[in-house]
Amino acid sequence: MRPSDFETVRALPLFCRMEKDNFDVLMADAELQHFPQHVTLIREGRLPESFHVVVEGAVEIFCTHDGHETTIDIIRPTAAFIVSSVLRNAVYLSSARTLTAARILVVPAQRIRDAFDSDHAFARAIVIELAEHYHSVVRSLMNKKLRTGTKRLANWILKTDAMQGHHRTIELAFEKRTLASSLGMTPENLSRSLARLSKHGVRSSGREIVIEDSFALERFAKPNMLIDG
Amino acid sequence: MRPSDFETVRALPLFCRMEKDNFDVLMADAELQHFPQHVTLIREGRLPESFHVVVEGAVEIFCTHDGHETTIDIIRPTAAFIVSSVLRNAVYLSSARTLTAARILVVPAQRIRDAFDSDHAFARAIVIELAEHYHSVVRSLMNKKLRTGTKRLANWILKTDAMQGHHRTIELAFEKRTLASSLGMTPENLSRSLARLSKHGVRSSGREIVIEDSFALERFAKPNMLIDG
DNA sequence: GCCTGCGCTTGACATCGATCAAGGGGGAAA
DNA sequence: TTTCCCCCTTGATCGATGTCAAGCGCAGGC
Repeated sequence: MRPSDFETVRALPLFCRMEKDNFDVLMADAELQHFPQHVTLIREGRLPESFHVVVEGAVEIFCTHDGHETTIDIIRPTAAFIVSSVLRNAVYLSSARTLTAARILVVPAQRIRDAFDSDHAFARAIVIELAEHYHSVVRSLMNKKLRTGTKRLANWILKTDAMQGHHRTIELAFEKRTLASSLGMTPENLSRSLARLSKHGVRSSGREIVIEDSFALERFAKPNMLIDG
Repeated sequence: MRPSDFETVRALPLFCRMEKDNFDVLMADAELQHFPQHVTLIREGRLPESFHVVVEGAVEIFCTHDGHETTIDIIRPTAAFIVSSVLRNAVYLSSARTLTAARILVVPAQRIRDAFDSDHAFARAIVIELAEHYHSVVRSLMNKKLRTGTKRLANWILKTDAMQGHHRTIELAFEKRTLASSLGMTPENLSRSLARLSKHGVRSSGREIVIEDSFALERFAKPNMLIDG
């Protein structure tokens, strides 16, 4: 790894509190790799060989069953995936692919388990990372079980706008079909849902979504802190 | 805590590899409590005060939104809940109540975080516990997003029968409405789904479900290791 | 500038699932 | 034993969602 990459990685929340010696051992065989869009990094059913951290770009966690595919999560900087399989040394439940060009830290799996055992600050960081992913999936499950597709979309718009600084304009970073899959609907129904939201203060064209009346949108969406974070 | 309870708890997978001194400190203010059926133990939105482990009985993790309620998970011995909120010291996303009479270990939350810091074997056990819960929720999400209600029920029957030793007879331990909520459907649709499964080798009456033709049931259910475990 | 491909949109239809309403049946209490 | 209550079942209906098919429109290549 190049010295500048080494410093970049060292500064990540996952690693910044580690002891220097432990960090050096952990990174001995690590690489900070560039990947183009739409590259599959992990295949479900395989045993983990590496631990991955998204440093730049976006990665989609997805799984397939009986001819269908669905998105479980979208990982953005800085977060690891799929921590739980690496720690348990159990097969991946899901696959992963880049949604955009991405820079990803790849560390041999055994080194991660060793570092968990030898470095307490790292163990704490890992458990926090895992707990956050757990919360994220529980929220997705609540969202899917308690809301219709259109309400999930409405809340996704509110949440994404808030994360991007309340500009009331969202530019989709990836294809709409991926958003549909992530929200648990078909691309056709995403289109129809977006059209329906025009009655609740949302206008959209192409990959741009504009919130024209955030009160109306909130009144319809009924956001819930426990689901939407 | 009574000496016999102390020994019971000490033998649990979560604690059995801890150092004795750390275990004694952890248990200083812990209690092994009996609860009747239908007692709420945790309310969503609150900050965790205690860490809970189900030693006997069953506990339902559920959440509510906009007048609806859904089951997120059902916890059986021996498993903890809801680990992630305790570790992060963040508000609970979901509530918990006993489904049956239950014996539950209750430990002050701060003691758990201290033990995580001071005892490495405990930290490992906690992270494995958390990783297993993560897998469980990911599986529920895949199940909900990729299957219809009737298929979820069919696979639940296969999985539950396998867990209980392939007797081809399942006795429901709790109300059908809870099963429905856990499978993400209404009680009405659970009834209709069960009726529909009579064409695929399942007979049921009251709380008893009998698999009469497991080949037919599997052919319909299309079980998937990655979803059903 | 035109053609082409692919993602998106729209419509029609079928299926899935929720809701409301009514009725049956088993267990608990008097 | 009888009554009552609550859960479960069943039917009718409506809304939500998936599927199939056709058409639109923008971007990239010629």
